[in-house]
Amino acid sequence: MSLEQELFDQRFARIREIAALGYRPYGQRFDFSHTIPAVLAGYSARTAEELDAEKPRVRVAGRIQTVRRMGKAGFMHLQQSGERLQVYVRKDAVSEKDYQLYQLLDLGDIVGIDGYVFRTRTGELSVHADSLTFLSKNLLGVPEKYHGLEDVELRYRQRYLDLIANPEVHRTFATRAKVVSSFRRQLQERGFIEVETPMMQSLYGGAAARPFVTHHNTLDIDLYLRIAPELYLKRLISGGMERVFEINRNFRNEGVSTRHNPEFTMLEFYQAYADYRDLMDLTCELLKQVALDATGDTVVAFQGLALDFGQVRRYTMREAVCAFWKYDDKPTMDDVRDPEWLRIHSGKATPGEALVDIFERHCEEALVQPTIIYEYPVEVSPLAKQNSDDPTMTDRFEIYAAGMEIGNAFTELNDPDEQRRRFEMQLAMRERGDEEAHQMDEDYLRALCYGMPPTGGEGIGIDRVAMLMTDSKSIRDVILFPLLRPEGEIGIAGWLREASSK
RNA sequence: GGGCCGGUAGCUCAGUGGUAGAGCAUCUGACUUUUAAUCAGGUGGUCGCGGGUUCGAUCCCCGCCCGGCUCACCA
Repeated sequence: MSLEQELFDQRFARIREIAALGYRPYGQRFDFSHTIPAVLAGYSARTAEELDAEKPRVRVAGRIQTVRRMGKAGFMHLQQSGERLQVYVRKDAVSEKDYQLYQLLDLGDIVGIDGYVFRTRTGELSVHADSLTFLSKNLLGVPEKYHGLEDVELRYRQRYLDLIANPEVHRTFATRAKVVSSFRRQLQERGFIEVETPMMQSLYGGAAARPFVTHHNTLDIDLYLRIAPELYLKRLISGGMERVFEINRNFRNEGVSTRHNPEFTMLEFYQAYADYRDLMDLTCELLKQVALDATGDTVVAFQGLALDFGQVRRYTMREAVCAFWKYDDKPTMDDVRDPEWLRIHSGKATPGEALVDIFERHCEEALVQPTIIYEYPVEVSPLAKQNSDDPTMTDRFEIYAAGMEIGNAFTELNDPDEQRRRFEMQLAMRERGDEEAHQMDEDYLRALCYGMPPTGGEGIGIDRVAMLMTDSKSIRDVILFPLLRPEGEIGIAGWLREASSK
C-alpha cells in the first residue's frame, strides 16, 4: 500500500473518531456571522486595545490551511474565498470535547469557529475560539504550505486543489467575473438586450475556423458546435432587435496555445443604425470601464508592462505597416497601396491578403499599448461592408493590446446580393482547399433580403481581456478547466472501498 | 504536426553508471500568543512507461505516454 493510501486510510479512520466525540463528520448548515474576507475587512483597522475592550463576536467557517499545535493551545489559519484568517484555540477557553476535536483536525478539513476578534502578541488579527464545529473532512494530502501547488498539469487537471492551495487563483477568477459583469452591465445600460443563439448549428459561419462535429440521434443529423454566433445575431437585427449581445462559448477545432483554447468565451454585440466608427468609440469606453471595474485603474499591469486603456491609439492597417515596419527600408503610404510592392513582400495571392500577412508579421507584436487598427482588405472580411471611397477595403477594425488581438468589429454587410457574391468567393476558396472558408448560408441571405438596417457589430475575446486584467500569461490561467488530454486511472474509488470496509 | 525543456516521496525540489536524498506534509513525544512555529525521534520510493547497452541503469541509447514553452496553424 502506498504512503498516500495509508494517509488516506488514516484520515478516513479519523472520521469515526470525530463521530465518536459526537460531531457529524460531514456537518450541516452553518450560520456564519461573517465571511473571512468580511472579518479581515471589518477589523483590520482596529488596534489590539480597541479589540480587547470590545471583544467583537464572530462566527466563521473555512478550510484549515495551517495548524500549529503547542501542547495546551494552538493556532490555525482558515481560508475562505481565497483569504486567510488565524484562529487561536486554547485548552482552557473551549470545552474538553472541542479541544479533543482540535487535536484530531487535519490540514484541509473544514470547520466552523465561534469566538471573538483580537490581535496576537505579534499583531495578527485572529479569532479567539470558544467553540469548534466540524463541517467536512479532507482525506487527501494537501500541497506544500510554502510553495503551494506549482505543477501546472495538476493545477489545470485538479483546479479544486489549485484553488485550495493557491489563494491568488480565486482572485484571478473573481476578477474574470468582474470583466464579464462589467461588459454586461455597460451594454445593458446602453439598451442592448442579452440573447442566446444556437450552439449547435447545421451550418457554421461567422468566422474562419474548423468546427467540432456532433450528431443528433432522433433527427439523425450532424451538427456543428458553433465557431461564432454572428450570423444568428444579425438575423435578430433583421428582425428588429436593434441592440443585441451574447456572451457565450465558441468552439474551434484548432491548436491549443497560451492564447487559444478550443472552447473560449466571446462577447458579440450588434447595434443597428451604427457603423464601425461608432463602435471604435464604444469599444474604447467599454474597455476603459472594464479596466476600472476589474482592476480599479485604467492603467493595467501586464507582464511588466503598463497598458493604458484610458487612451487607445488608432492607425489604418496601411499606416500601421509604415509605422511599425521592422527594418530600415520603411515603406511609404504609396508603397503599401502598390499591389506590386505588396506582391514582392508577401507570398500571398492577392494584394489584400498580402497586406494582412505583412501587417501580422511586422506589426502585431509591436501593438503593446491598446491600439485600434482599421480598414481591412475585403478579401479577408467576407461579412464586412466595403469602404465607400476604397472598395478594396472594408469598414472594419481590430483592437490589439499586449500584441494580442482582443476584438474585431465592422460595419455589417447588409446588401444580400453583395453578400451572395462574398459567399461565392468563399466557396471558391473552399474548393481550392481552404477548409476554413465560409459555407453558403441561404437562410442568412434570406434574412438580409427582408432588409437588415445598417449595423455595426463586434466580437471581443473575453478570455483574452481576462488575461490582461489578471496579468495572466496563459489563457489556461483564466479558464477554470482548460482542455487537456484525459488522465489515466485515478483509483480513488478503490481507496474509498478499501477504507470503508475496514 | 516540428523544435526545445521537463516527469525522482503526498507537495516543493536536489542527485548519482555501484544499497535513493533534503525541506514541508505524515506518525510518536515536549511545548498556553505561534505564524515557513520550535525541539527530539520515526515512517514513507515501480526515480513516467516499455525496450536496449552494461557485470550492474533512476542516470547512457531508442520508442512511447503526459505536460510546459515555442514555431506552424488560428483571416
